[in-house]
Amino acid sequence: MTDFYNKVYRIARQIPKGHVATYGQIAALLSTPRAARMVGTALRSLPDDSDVPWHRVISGKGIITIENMEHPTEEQANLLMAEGVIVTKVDGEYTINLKEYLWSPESLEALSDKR
DNA sequence: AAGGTGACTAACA
DNA sequence: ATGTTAGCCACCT
Repeated sequence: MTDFYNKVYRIARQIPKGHVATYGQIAALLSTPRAARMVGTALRSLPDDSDVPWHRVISGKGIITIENMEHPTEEQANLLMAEGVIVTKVDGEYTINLKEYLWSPESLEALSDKR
């Protein structure tokens, strides 16, 4: 478990229920704005029993862009809707209204708080 | 150690 | 506005 992964998980846990964050956003919070791909990679190797809400992390356009066949996009969409997030299926892709549900990292101070 | 890969984005054509 | 190409950074082979 690398330190980078650990940071990603810590931030992902900050996402409140009913909101979502984009990969680029999280990458920016990690001081590596271009490492959006790594964020996805980190979430990919995330164990199932983890408390990290990986389903609240989506692409920058509000589309669930998952490639892991162990966790299909429909499952993620289902989890989000269970939290009150409206997920619209458009052309086989699950889309989320970012203007409504995008999480604003206004509580960055929480990151400094190491648990 | 070097090169390839990817749950991404932004820039071009 | 859609389709492709090219950066990007850390991980994997």
